[in-house]
Amino acid sequence: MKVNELAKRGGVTAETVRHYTRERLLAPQRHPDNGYQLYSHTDLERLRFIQRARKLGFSVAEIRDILTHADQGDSPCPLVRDLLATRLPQIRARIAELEALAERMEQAMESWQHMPDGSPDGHSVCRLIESFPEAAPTKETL
Amino acid sequence: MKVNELAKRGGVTAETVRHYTRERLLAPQRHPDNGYQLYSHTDLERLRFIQRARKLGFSVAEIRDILTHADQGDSPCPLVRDLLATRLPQIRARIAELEALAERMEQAMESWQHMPDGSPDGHSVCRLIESFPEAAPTKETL
DNA sequence: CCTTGACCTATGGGTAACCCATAGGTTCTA
DNA sequence: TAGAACCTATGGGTTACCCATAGGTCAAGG
Repeated sequence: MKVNELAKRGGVTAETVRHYTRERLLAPQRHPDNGYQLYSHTDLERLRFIQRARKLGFSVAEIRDILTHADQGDSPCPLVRDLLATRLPQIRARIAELEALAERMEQAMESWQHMPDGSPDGHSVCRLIESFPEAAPTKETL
Repeated sequence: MKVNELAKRGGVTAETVRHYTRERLLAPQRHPDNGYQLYSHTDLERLRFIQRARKLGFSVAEIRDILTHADQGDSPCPLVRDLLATRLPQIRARIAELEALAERMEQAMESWQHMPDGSPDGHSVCRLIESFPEAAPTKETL
């Protein structure tokens, strides 16, 4: 089948299929006459596997590693367990960061309820924002 | 002052200062002889303003808009209120997404406790991942 | 005076997972 | 047989920086 058919069956866009192909997660054959990418039923299974793995938070690069292991006959399962155990605390940390951000935003909106819109002068751009504490040296990746 | 001095005083790297300069959030003068970027005390105040705004979740592009308004004498405050009110629900949605992800990951790790590591065959890559439900057509940006 | 080291510049590439535009070849259908 | 619908590869955009490179500038010490 061609790109669009695989994409529809897998529930993704053709661009996504091309992306996975470029990243060597899928290895279609070439139609000898016109150079079209030809995907097999196995590719569809792989695509569905990729979808499941993505939904569990694996990156495309990680999934490539998993598939490579499997293609070589090695069990990717220990790798899979490791990756997930490593990623989960990172996700938790990210959630905590975003919750702290949301709290700062809510505090800001609340305290701004009773502040007027000022005009900028030489030393003030926006008193709303300037009313907030200086950034501490804590690293905060948005 | 030169890049590194401004960076140290603002608590960021020189690369970050250069980045803000390229993005026109800062507009240093040029030393006529050697072409070095020369930052003023006002630039330091702007840098500190940028830090505060970043910590409230504003993007660099949004901060540029805010600064541009202020530079033209217009009050950026209504814009600031708007941007924050728009961004907050997006952050909340992102948190909910990540919490759902974390829950899926935890469920996976738990149910995998009692599953052996299998070897891949022609139709299975990793039963751990395949034991999980097919991706529903819900859009999930990691 | 000259070297050495610390600093500055601009350019371009990398990050993650795609999306989109372009230009040009192919296949299907009326 | 023409036009629609599909395919290809290439390159640029997204976000907020970080890093490597090559080369110019400057202050201090031998």
